[in-house]
Amino acid sequence: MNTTSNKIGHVAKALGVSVDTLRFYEREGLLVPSLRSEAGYRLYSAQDVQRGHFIMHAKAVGFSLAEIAQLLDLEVTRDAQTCHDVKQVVDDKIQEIESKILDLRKMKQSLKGLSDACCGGEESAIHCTILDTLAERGNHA
Amino acid sequence: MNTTSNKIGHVAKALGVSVDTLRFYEREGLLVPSLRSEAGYRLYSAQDVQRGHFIMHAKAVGFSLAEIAQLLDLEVTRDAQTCHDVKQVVDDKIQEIESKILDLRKMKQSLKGLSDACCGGEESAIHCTILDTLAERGNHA
DNA sequence: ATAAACCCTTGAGCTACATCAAGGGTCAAG
DNA sequence: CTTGACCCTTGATGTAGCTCAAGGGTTTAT
Repeated sequence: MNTTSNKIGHVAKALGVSVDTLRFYEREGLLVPSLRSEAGYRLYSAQDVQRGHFIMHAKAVGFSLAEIAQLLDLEVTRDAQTCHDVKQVVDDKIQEIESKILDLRKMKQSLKGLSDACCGGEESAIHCTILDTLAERGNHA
Repeated sequence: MNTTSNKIGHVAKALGVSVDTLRFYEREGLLVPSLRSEAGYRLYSAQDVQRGHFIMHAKAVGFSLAEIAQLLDLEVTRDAQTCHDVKQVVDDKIQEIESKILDLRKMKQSLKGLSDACCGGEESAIHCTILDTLAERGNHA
């Protein structure tokens, strides 16, 4: 048993996903364990697990698996592109992220305005300020 | 032709989605035009369009249609819940949003580190710093 | 040495979110 | 008064991202 290798169940737990999901990611070429045991068990290296963490992070912030693959593939396809191309991909992602952050901030402000105006008490919501505000503003963002 | 009403094609363009999508949202109860013309055409009021914008915004930042419906439904189910309940839903969403923003910021920092280290030139990416950095760090976030 | 807890593969099924196709009305311009 | 751009409905299909079931090996603890 290689001390630097982890079986699928262990990795799944570490990443907070199911083993099915990991096998699915392998089929998709997103996270292919770098080793197999004699018996054919998937063995994930520490690097594989790192890659897994990257994937989970990217997923959590709304990147599709295809987009994540695009980022991860940069490494593989290195000599097929120029530095400029590579930097472009990364910079585009940064732009995307920034615009997502802006959207979230707007959204948060909007919700915060609602929350702050509400008493939060135990009475029926018939006169709830949040609901009144939503109605009045036509549910806008 | 009511000056305050818009037909589906117009609204679709304004929201940046297809008419099919709008009809789908109607089936899902997410955005039901408040009027129909004699001929059965959907007529969206300014308020409907506002609601549409809210939906698009929420979608853009990663809320599912079900979650969006939950927010929008607050208005409808008012007397079924207390102020506290209502405020809770909103505050939960705010929490979610904040954690998404944090994730995005981490992601952005990580990518920015990569981008800043790259020359961005026209040479082959074989020696690209971004790729080197990715490899070295095991593609982490 | 056997049962529980793992692991494997193949392939079907599921949810969310659309998207398209068929067949057919409506309306404004020329 | 017809042509082209709209609109309608019903219902099938598609894509992403899993999830499960069947049938069967492997490892480990007792």
